[in-house]
Amino acid sequence: MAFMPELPEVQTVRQGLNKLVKGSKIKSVEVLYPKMINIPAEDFEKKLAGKEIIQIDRRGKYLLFRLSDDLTLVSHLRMEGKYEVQSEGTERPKHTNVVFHLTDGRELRYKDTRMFGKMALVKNEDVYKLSGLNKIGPEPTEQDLKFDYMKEIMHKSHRKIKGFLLDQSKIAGLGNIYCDEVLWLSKINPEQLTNELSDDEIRRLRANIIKEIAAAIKDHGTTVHSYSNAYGEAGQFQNQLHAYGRKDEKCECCGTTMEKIKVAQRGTTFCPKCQKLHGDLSD
DNA sequence: AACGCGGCCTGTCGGC
DNA sequence: TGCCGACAGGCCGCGT
Repeated sequence: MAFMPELPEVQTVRQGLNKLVKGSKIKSVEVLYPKMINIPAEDFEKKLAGKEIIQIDRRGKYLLFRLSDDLTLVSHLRMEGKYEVQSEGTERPKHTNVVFHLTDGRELRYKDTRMFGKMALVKNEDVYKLSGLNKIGPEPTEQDLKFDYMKEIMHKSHRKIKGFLLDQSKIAGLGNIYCDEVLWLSKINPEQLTNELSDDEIRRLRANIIKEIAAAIKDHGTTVHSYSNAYGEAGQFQNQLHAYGRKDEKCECCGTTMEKIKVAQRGTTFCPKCQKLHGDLSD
């Protein structure tokens, strides 16, 4: 399975980066793929030289490298973006897009097979003006994702629930994998219209989102120690997926063959028996 | 204004 | 065998 970073994976990468490069100083930067940067490559390289990496934060699926002089490097891994730290001079993998040379002789590399990832260097005060972050929804946690909020925005949305859950402006951090998982856990059909969900279904969905994301973060967290210098690899959580990637397999709940359809332009796996549309009374 | 959809990317895989 | 289209998918930007 390919590495597809959703919130738990990004959190794991963040933890790894904090262990490896928090407090390090950037000597120089090489941009090998200028398209992924929000400003001209030479400005990017010039502004980053000499900066200290104070810490790495996360918001939704975005990594926020907090730097000295009130700068933040915002990094989105998209599909397959990975970070690794190696000694300077060691062989670089194919598709290395950006190299941060550190003053201690190591280098932090960003590599991305799909070339989809994005980086933006901005002042701290401008982070939440960036496209995407300017309208990002609450984190999927007990404290931030309130039932009343969910009920209110879901009541106003007429799209299919799968599309709603993928929308980062409604709830931050869910991607295709965890959407299929929480819908299966909640026994909700991915094509059910969002405003048609009952209070009980909203309650179940909320509880499963919070529980699932927390469990995935915990699982990835436990594998962190097995990595010495690369934090882009997936953890163990793929072993706990019930819906995603299980097309044509038996539903773990009822034994029915799982089906794959397209919803909101995304591959969507679900159980046609456990996850019926409202009003579908067939077996 | 909310929402759908094409485009961005490259590696992999199935079909002929 | 080799080619080639379909597919994978997060998010931006545009059109309705």
